[in-house]
Amino acid sequence: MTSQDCDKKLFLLDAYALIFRAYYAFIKNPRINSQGINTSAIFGFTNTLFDLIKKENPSHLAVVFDVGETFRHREYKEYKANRQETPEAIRIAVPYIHQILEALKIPCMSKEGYEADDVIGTLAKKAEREGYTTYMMTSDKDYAQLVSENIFVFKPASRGNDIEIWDIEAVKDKFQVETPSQVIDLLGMMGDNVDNIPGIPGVGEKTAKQFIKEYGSIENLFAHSSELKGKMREKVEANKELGLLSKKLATIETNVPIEFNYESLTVDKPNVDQVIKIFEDLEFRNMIVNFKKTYPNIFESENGPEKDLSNSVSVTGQRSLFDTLDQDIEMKESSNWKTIENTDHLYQLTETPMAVKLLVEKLSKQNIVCFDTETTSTDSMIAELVGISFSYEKAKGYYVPFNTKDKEKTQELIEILRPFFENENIAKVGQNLKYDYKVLRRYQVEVKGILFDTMIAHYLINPDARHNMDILAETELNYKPISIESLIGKKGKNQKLFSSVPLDEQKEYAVEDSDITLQLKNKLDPQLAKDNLKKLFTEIEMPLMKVLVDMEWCGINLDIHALQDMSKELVEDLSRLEKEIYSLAGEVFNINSPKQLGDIIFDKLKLGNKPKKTKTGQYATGEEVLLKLAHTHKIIDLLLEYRQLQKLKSTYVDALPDEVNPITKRVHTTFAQTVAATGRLASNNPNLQNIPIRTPRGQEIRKAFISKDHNHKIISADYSQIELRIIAAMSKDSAMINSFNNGEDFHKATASKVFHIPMDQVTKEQRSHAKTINFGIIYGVSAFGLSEQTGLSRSESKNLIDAYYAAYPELKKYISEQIETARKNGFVETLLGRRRYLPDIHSKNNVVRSHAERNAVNAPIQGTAADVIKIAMIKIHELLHEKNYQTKLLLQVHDELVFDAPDEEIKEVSALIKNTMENSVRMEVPLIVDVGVGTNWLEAH
DNA sequence: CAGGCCCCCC
DNA sequence: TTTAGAGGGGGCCTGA
Repeated sequence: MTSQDCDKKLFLLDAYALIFRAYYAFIKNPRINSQGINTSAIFGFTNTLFDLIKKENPSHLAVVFDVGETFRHREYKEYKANRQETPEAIRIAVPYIHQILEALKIPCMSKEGYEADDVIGTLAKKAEREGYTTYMMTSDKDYAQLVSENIFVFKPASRGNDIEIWDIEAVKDKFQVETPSQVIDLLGMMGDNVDNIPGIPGVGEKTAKQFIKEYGSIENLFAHSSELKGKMREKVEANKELGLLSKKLATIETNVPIEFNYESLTVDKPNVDQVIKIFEDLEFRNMIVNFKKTYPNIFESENGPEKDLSNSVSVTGQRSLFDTLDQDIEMKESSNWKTIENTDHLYQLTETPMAVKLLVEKLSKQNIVCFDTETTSTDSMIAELVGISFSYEKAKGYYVPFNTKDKEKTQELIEILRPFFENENIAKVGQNLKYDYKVLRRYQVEVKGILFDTMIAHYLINPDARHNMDILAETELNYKPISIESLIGKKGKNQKLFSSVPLDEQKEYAVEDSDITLQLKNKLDPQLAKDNLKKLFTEIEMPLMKVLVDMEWCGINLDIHALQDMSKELVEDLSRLEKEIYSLAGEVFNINSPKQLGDIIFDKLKLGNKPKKTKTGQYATGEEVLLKLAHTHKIIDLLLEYRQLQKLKSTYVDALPDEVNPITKRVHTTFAQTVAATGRLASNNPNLQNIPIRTPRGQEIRKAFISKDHNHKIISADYSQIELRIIAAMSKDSAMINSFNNGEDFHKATASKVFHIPMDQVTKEQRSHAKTINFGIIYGVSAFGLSEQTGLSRSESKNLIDAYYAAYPELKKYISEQIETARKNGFVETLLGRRRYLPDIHSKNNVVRSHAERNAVNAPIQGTAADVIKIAMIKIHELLHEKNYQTKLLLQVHDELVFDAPDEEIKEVSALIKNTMENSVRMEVPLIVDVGVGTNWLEAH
């Protein structure tokens, strides 16, 4: 489409529809900039706008905002008192978006008392009459009203880059209706799927669609409702008013008293400087690039006439139409980062042995010193030291560089530093100390003394946040440190080694890190105390860090040959499956591509009557979806098997041998102590917390984790149902506690209670259902979720949940108390006071709030379980060391500990482990630990 | 190269 | 078309 073709086109955008859409697209992972602003909505909105401009280059366009209280808002409020209110992030976003639009010279409109949809509808009709083609972006539920000859509808992309333009035929096809008015009726009937519209309670969407098709319109349906039968008739008749109101609320006003003036909706050339300034303030760095791509003409000649553009006088005049919204909302003050040049600091280079000796002397007079190692790699098992920085006073510090090529000299300097690191009386501060600890250990230096890791401190203070030093410096100290990327480049294969950076820059960067970290410590330490997190920090997390170091350091033995054999088998099986799949599909395609796979299953083979789609518009092809289709075509089983084998091969069988350390010949995972918001650990590179166990083929993989040699065995000790026991103890539910104290099969006991039958008559199926609810309770069940899981109907599931709460009344009370606590305090706590903040608990958005409410229940349980096992780990580590056992703790998998033990220790150590784990925390419910021994992990489990 | 999708674990 | 619908994680692969 060329720009000439655009002459008579008008684009109309519903601002809030776009903003909300963008906001929700990022709801699970919102974009928060360093000023703490949730920029999801602004970002998404701007992105979509740019997409539109890139694709259509519109000459005439208006972004339409809702203003004031409109008819529909009022009506709806009466129907439902707790109307959704605007999320905070959107309130913040709106003024920014206005600024952006103003800088882009894109006209805005609004009309007091009418919704954007009404304004758009009216303008569209008027434009249509004057022969213009109109493209509308409105909230989807409303557009159908406006479908007519010259009006098109376009849909924003939710995250990707594609805007779809639907023509009338396509829209009709999607709705499977003939006339626009039918579409409106249909939409009015969509009931609780459309959160603004009540619909006809009790009449399902499909049924409603059917009725309307039969009767032609909703009014007609009500007029002839006596023809309906039974329950349906009752429901339809009982809800006549609501049904009509639904339609009224869904109807768009197309007679808004507003002038239509095509010329006034002209898009001007943007004020480049102004746009860039806003993006910079918001930290939208990529958006600036996007901006330049979106307006290629303006940026073609960088030195060209674009300077004049900013002075261009042609103002669209549309701002006057927009009158009320942004006046009372002030822009958040943009903070001024101090730059390093402005900061007075004294960072000294300490190169020679003599100078380092003097430094160590100074350091030994200190009580607290912050240090940070600079290395050649982020992998502590291979990283080589490039330098170490030290700081014990604000704005002061030292940097000891090493010559990576001269090992002897490096070791010489390290020997001089050793007394400092091994001095028990000097507390050491650092960011992510586990890393430095491990690096130094490879140089035979053992860090001693009290440790303070700022990353862990911040994790305890706000577990949901990110804990990078850069971010901490910005949020806690309002200071922007030198970025590592500015020294060694963006990560990737072209990234330089830190050792290649000029010494002076190394020094500035490295010492700044120590300097800042020390300041962070001073800031975070009192916060820990204030939030009663000191104990958790000093008695659990910091000691645990050392335990983790030993675990990672030790690594685990892997039977590479077994895996290699398995890989060969898998290759054969996969290629056999591949051939069969291709022949069944009738063509060759990439089975690993969900996109291509979806097209084959749903478009070509036409399996399943209403395929689900993912956010991006592809067909969903997840395991559950495929399982439901299993009976329809042979190909499905093959695909499922293919997927399973492919996963095992790529993630485990082929990947694990690559992770074997060439020197130790063992696999060294890394435990992340600060990523899981609940307090759990996470494992990566490789992840040894998700080694298969369910399927026979998966078990073969677990079998490849073997003991050190034939004089050693693997010991696996796992807590039995720890989370259920914890929820029993924390809720103090007497029925639950009794059940555990009596050593009953808890799931069976639950089944007996909810189905009201004696224990010995519980069937397997009933026990399994009970088990599902038991876990559901931990995660926060809904009847919907339970019915999906169990295959029971939704009402059966609901009854089951009710019966469950009746059986465990105190548990029910506990759940509501947790939610109440979260509302009142803003956070919930584990047994040991580990916090999780849940600001969304106050959200007016159902989805968001419910999520927070489930977290209010789940976080303390999952977190307490994490606390318990962490204590056990520390104690066991201590005891093993004390009694000089050679048994090593290797892995932690949330409720399981895995050890490598010499044969002669197994008996004693097994007892020690069991005993320590079971008694690490005293509760009203016994903690039970099962211990297993074997030559490999599978056998031990 | 990042994010979507999927699947592995507790 | 329009979601999501039980918590917490990590990793592979495609597609731009």
